[in-house]
Amino acid sequence: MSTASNAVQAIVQRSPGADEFSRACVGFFSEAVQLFGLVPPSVGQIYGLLYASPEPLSFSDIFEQLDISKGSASQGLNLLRSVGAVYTVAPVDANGRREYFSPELSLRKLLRGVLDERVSPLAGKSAGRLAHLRELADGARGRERKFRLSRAQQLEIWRRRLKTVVPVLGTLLGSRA
Amino acid sequence: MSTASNAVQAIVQRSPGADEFSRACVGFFSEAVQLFGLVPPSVGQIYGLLYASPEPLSFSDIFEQLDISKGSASQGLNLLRSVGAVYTVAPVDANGRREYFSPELSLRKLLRGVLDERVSPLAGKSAGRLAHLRELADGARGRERKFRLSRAQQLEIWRRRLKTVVPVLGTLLGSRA
DNA sequence: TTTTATGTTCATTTGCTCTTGAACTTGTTG
DNA sequence: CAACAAGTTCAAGAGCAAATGAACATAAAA
Repeated sequence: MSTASNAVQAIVQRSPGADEFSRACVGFFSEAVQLFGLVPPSVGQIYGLLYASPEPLSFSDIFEQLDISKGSASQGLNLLRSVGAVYTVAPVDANGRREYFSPELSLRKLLRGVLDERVSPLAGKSAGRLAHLRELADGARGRERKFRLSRAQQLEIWRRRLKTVVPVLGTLLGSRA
Repeated sequence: MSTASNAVQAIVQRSPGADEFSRACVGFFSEAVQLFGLVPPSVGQIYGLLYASPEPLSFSDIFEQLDISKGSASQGLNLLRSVGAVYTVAPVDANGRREYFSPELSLRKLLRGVLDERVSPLAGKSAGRLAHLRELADGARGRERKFRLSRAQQLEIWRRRLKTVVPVLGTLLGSRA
């Protein structure tokens, strides 16, 4: 069984250094995601493995080649899918109920997914906190009140600027550059 | 002793809710830095406390009011200074060798500091890794070589775009917006 | 110089996130 | 249907970064 796995191993065998290349990609993306800290390293590894493969890979390809647990692979793939960083090909295969996975290659889509699913929710929360801060500031009197309101207002300005910039980012990184 | 501490406590006493306001700022910045994951939460707390204070605070003000260890306070302040997020006022006071700290309020400077000190170094490292990837790609032959080179090249394009965008960020978030 | 106040360093501990692995669900084959 | 294969869930453990605190520096006061 395990046709996909066999197919991949065949490729690995007929193209020398394929595993080094894969390993390099896996390491690269593993570290890359760690820098941002929004997702666990194993998620980066999975994406890296898919990125290095000319063909889509199956679930078992992934956890076998990366030597991680099925649990990690499952969770990691779900996360990647939820963010649109990975899509599935051939929903159901001839044998078993296997799906095959490919990496999203559009930087714009990758960023969009991460921003929408991970960053935006937090942005909403921060809006609430800033409102609370403003209330607290408003509770004071005199010089102190003035000072606190100015600080609270500045934070809101920062937030607005960041909010404005995020969509621009998407455009800048999109296609042309 | 501890004039600064007394001064601050006096302020706290004569302006009701000052500690709530401070706590809110401390919490806000603590979480904010956690989102990016580049610096420990205690660093955010310190910045938050300074941000909430109308007057500069001393070293002992900081670790006492935040109820963190001297070690954390020392390391956190050094980090903040190295990034330009905090500056010192009145290098040496009348009593002891106390320094007082104030927060940098310019968003542009804050971002510049973090980008220069924390992000740029990593960018250099990634350039090296991508070069290595390209070599590995070059080692293959035929279709496989072509595939790998295309992937390696795309990563370099991404990197270049990101590198281009970072300075733009500084401008967009700087003063006007 | 001795003592006291202020700040730093770093080995240890704490706390938290990621990973694991085994039990469970769901679907497939004989 | 039974037996198996594929994938998910989640409690428990491992690994790691952050915080601690005590020993160590350094400078002012006595």
